[in-house]
Amino acid sequence: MSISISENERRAWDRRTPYYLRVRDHLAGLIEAGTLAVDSRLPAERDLSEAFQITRVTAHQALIQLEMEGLIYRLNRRGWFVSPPRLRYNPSVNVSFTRNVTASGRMPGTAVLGRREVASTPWLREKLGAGHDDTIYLVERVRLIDDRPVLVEHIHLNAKYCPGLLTLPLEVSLTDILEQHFGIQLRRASVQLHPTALTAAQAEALGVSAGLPGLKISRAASDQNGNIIEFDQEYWRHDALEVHVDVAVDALPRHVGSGDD
Amino acid sequence: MSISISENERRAWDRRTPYYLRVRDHLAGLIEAGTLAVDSRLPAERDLSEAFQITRVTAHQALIQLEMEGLIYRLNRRGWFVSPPRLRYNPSVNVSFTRNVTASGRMPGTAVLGRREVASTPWLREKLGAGHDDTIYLVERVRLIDDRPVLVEHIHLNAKYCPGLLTLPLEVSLTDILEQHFGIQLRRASVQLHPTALTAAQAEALGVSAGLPGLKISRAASDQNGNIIEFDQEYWRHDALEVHVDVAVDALPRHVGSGDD
DNA sequence: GAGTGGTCTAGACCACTTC
DNA sequence: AAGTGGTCTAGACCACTCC
Repeated sequence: MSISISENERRAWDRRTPYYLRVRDHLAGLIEAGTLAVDSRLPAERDLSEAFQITRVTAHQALIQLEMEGLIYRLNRRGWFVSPPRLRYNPSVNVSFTRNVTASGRMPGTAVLGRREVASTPWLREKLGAGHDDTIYLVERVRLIDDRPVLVEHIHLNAKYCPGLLTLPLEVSLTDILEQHFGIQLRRASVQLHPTALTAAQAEALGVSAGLPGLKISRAASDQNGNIIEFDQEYWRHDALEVHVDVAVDALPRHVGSGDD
Repeated sequence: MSISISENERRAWDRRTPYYLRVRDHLAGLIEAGTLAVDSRLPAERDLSEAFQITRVTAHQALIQLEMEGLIYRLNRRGWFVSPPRLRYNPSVNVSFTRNVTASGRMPGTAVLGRREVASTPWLREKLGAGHDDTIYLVERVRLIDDRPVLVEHIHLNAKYCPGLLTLPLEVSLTDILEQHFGIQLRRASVQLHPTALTAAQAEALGVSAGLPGLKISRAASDQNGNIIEFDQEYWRHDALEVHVDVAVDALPRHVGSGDD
């Protein structure tokens, strides 16, 4: 793999620009120009360090930077690759991951990691609005786009509303299962999200190394009767999605002149 | 600063646990236990490397890890500090940053970086639903919580609906200004967000180093007449907020048995 | 077996902050 | 002047993947 640095780039680099940012800029340029296609491999760290006359540590730092920006991803000890575009995700429309991915012209996948009954905790009972004696199901799955794992999810369900669910095939639509077997239609959801770092367990499920940036999305969904059916915790690759949501701004009483925005 | 590693910790560490994760675990424990209070400084990198018998590079890597998890933040060449809790932010309720921060028992702040008319671009006209001849205002501000910058925002407004806005004091509530001076009530918003890395300019405005993780939030807000008034782009510190939103799930026609969720 | 990234050492100089 | 993080060098060994 040959790497060439253009004169334009050399001129753009301030003498005080850290080397790792120069490498970053060079690679970002190749990616934006399409010279490096989606999912194609970047030059090896040792090649980059030779081309830029820097050490591998510095080349590695440049790649970390690009990873944080969501431009590239890595496959453990196989190399660095150009990230595909983000999936648009609207929690009030895209109840179905699979349908959303398909509509984007890409290939969805699901792997079930586990299914079992779990002991309820005060925290879990509060999230599900469940009683002390309610049975709680837990379904753990990984979702993929074009064979690349993008999120791991832990779905807690109140067994009261879907008895026997764990015996059904869970590689398919949970929403469909709830509707067809139990007459449940999800109507409202309370969604929370924040940036985080992936733990070792989550990273392993996604086939990446621990500590990478991620986005945690929690969602409590209730049905047409106002019962909370499921509480879902999703850990997304930070570079895999773009959240869209339309909201009505509540017309709250305002203290005129309270001096803020 | 003395650093001591407990026997429990030593036992918990697998022989193959990387050193930088051991340091991470140790510090995370101190933070969660409250031994290290919010906004207090961590031991210097050189002290950590001595205490753990590792090099500074490895100690630095542990701190980077904690930063990505949102547990700590850094002040340029001054040290590493324990992060305060995240601000809860609900785009359909918290139209006011200041009011939201105040309600959380913390102190909000605003600094105006710039205010000017800007040339419209096709992209901007589309976002604002504006015509070729519409004048566009740009307001750039930094918002602070307890004197710590947490976001930088670029607000584009269609001057047609708020002529002369730039001559008003902009350190206060834009929402209030729109309502009191122009009779505008924001009623709907279209919100997009995704994890990103902060650019050099954004990082400088937030007083942090470039390339740190961040969350980009874009919002187009329209008034009681359905006119798009403003298009806002916010770049948040990734550790500063937690987004909450309640959504109604659209009852879309479903293809029964289409095999997804 | 060759190639790749994962991790680490033992230093170094620099820019900036604090005193 | 002393202390801090920011960046970098020139190596090294390891675990894993690919062929």
